[in-house]
Amino acid sequence: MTHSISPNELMIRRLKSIYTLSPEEAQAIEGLPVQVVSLESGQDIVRMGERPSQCCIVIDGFSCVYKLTSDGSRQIMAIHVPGDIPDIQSLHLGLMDFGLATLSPCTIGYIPHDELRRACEKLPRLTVALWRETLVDASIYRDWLLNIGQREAFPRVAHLICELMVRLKAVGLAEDLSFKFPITQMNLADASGITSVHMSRVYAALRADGLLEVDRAKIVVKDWERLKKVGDFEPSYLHFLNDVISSKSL
Amino acid sequence: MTHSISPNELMIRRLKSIYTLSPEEAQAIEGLPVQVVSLESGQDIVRMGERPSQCCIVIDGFSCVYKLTSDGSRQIMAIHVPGDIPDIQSLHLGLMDFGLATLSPCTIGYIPHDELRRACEKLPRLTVALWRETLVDASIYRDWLLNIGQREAFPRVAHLICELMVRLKAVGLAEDLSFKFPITQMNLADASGITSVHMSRVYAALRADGLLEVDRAKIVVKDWERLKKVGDFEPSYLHFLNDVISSKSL
DNA sequence: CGCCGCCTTGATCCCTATCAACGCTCGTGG
DNA sequence: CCACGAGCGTTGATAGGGATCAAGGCGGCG
Repeated sequence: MTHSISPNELMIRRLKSIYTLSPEEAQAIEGLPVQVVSLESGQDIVRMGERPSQCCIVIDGFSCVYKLTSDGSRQIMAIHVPGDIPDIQSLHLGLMDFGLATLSPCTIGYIPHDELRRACEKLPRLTVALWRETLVDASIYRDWLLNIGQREAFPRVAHLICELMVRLKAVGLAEDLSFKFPITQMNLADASGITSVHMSRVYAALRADGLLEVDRAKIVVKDWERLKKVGDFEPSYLHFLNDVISSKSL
Repeated sequence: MTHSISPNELMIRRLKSIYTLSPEEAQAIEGLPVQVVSLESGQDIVRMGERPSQCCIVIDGFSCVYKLTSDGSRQIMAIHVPGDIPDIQSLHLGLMDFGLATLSPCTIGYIPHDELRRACEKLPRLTVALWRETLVDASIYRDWLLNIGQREAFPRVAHLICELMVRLKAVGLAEDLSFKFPITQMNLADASGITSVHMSRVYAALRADGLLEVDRAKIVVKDWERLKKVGDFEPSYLHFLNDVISSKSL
């Protein structure tokens, strides 16, 4: 279903959800060349330490930002949904200080840095749009820090699912209170800072509490209000413009 | 000692450590009006939910970014050293999604948003410098996520102290292997995602291991190489330009 | 059909939180 | 000048959340 619109259109929608774009700016994005690639689950998109010459945009599927400790444990620090542009930062911080990987089969678009720079020079407000996008990313990192640093596993996972729900709703990938989510519990565990064994138990508890239904590929939220409450979730940190959320009845 | 240079000069130095500024750009910063204020320890600089019309720069002392859960526990998600500009993001994300507070007596400078915007419009590379600054902040958030999500308390605290050491060295506020650090263990605990009781124990262990000496106002690193190793510390995520660190013999 | 990855469940252990008490330092006031 | 209290750091005892170890179930795929 996401395939039905072009990567450029997807990028425009994404930026519009957090910034008001003028028609010319949208047109400039429309004109960007995007190279589209399909990747399987569990593959690296960009590796830590690289110096990419292009940015990527998630067209379909779920990807993530991650880092490893020297003893090999992995922390996932962001999960991307279609429309996200995970490594705009590489435009200005050449060195990748994190890895980018797929969590499910993905379609990824690549946009050359110099094309983006050219567009930004011509239309300075585009710079601000992209900057703002990176600022929202940072805001999400902050929220994850609070989540992982201060909440126990149960509310922590609830919070994560709330965030995914809202962000997917914003790009039209959640119907009612459910969304496709073909991601292993091991990956979710790495995103939550717990082990996969414990992730399984937390999931079981969320199910037993009547908050969620989960099958291998989909999450159904059974009680959104209560999930928000136990997850201590308050979406202002996502910095969506005015009506992106409220109009979707969350 | 930091008082001997102007806030503007401090800001220029800071930006130069991560970006090459031209003389005109430096001059533009030199011309920015800065209102200087003194604050005591433990005070809010900007509160979550506000919409500030100015950015601030830390001139002296230590401040932090923090958020609270609904049950009142606090996560500190960044510690600022003199020269840092903690809320550039408010230029483009009007709403503060975090609080900014002092961890020690501080001198803070305020720069009006519109002055900054005007300077950026005149000299577009300033925009990039400031953007880059926010990208480095985000990189530090990522590293803290790894630290808090995946490392135990002992290496976690070691890592935090390594980071402070390097960043203070970069602004000339660490001599040899020691630096002034008049911050309570409770604050450090909130930054590490542990309790203050456990912080005290971790500190004791670091001392017993011969890694640190700590008195009420100062940290002395006794074995830098081993501290780095224990803390699994690798400073590339700070994105300092080439020689800022190496030339300081760390 | 059989292997492999993923999820589940149980048992045990350990790191860290919690509860509690005490000492120290410093600022305040009698 | 000393008493006193408040905030901070330290230390001990106990409790609990989550890690670890281990085994079994299940479904997908070669």
